[in-house]
Amino acid sequence: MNRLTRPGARERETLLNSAFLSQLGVESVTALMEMVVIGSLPARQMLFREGDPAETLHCVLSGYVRAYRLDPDGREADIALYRTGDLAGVSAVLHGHRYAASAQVAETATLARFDLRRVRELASRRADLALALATTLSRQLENAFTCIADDRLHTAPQRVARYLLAQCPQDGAAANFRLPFQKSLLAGKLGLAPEALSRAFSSLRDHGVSVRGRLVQIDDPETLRRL
Amino acid sequence: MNRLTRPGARERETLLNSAFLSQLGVESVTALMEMVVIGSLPARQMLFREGDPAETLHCVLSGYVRAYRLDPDGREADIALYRTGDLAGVSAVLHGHRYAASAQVAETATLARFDLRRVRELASRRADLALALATTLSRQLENAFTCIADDRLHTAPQRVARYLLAQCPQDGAAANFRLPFQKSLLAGKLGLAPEALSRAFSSLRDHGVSVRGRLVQIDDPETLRRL
DNA sequence: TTCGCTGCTTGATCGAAATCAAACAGGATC
DNA sequence: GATCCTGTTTGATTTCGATCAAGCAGCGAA
Repeated sequence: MNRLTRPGARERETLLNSAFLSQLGVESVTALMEMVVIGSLPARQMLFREGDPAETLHCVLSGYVRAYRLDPDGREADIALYRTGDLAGVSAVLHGHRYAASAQVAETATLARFDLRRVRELASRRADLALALATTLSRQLENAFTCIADDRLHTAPQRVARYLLAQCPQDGAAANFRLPFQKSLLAGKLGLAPEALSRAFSSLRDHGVSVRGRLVQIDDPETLRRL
Repeated sequence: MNRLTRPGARERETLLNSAFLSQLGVESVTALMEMVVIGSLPARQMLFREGDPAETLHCVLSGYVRAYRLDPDGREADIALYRTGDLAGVSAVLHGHRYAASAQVAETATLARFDLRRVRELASRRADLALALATTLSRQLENAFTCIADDRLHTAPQRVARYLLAQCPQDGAAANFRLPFQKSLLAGKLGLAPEALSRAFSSLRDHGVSVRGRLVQIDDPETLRRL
């Protein structure tokens, strides 16, 4: 929990533009901005652990946060990946009052923190805040649906292809871009072992995808879309 | 959409006891009860399809509703199973305004229907309603998390064992009970082909689980818990 | 009873991805 | 430069579960 500060201009900006805050009325925004605390955390830092009493709501301002569950043997399964503007720990705001998964900084991150007790209390009085929470939860639930369906319906190369297509700026034309984070993190997000991701990339070479380091080039998105 | 009626005494009762409505203040409850319509639907009836404009919020009063996604070849992946008291289609209430999955009656069901436009409008004014929606979404999100983690961390027999344990009334002692629905539905919920579920059951025989028809007997839950 | 339907089980085969193990590449540091 | 460390790739093997294909059990209808 390195040096906690009040938000600077840059942090205010990102925060106010986030899907969560941008949906709120002025009073709710000011109430939240009064209580917010900013922190910058190194990779691997834990935000919270599954089962902990939920006391803080986190909003990612930069970097990435990874949510995962553990099995008794210590193996990890990634459940969600939060990026700029996303809320981590929101599933515990209203129900159970304990975190449903563990969360760890995946790539050096700046986070905004809100006291959950006060957020809950505010939301019980202000419909706009409660609605914004519900909207965020909707979005996350839809992501989770997509994740479950992808896991069950698509093979590793298919899932990777779909991910790449989602990153392509415009549909149709050839594209090249940088992966926004480590391949091992992407593997986790897609529910794959790193080796499987690597193999998926090489099998996609035959379909016009070249990868060097984090640089990805896609010759023909349309080919990819068809498997 | 068979014979739509106003709620009878029994339906009112279930509805008022549901996690969703029981959390609301009197005004919100009466507002919702004024607009509710009850319908009884046979198995396989579709409630809505992925991508349809979301116009109705469904609350299950009896029976089961299955939410699933399709892939281009028509294969289905079950994403959620709603039982008495659960809301189907809630992920689309606030975000996207289109259903995120298709939903089908899995076992003859009684459903309460609310007009989504009016629910949205109500929720934007009444914090208790918005909060109740958010709470429901939290619960569903947590279920989805569990589903993803289960899929990724556990084998078929393990998933089945965990499901059975969750059905056991008290922990510790031997138990026997009836599966609440068809095995093929359970297979879908657990992300398995029906054959795989069948095989999982027979592999669990060696660990004190006997299954005949829908009747399940568990000799020693503790054995099951350890794999 | 017999038929036919549906849901479940069993068997055989195949393919996808985890796992284990080792080699390799790129950066940082000295 | 050499060295270390971490992340990635490649190879060999194995396990798990999907799929295809029969057989089977239960049940309602004729």
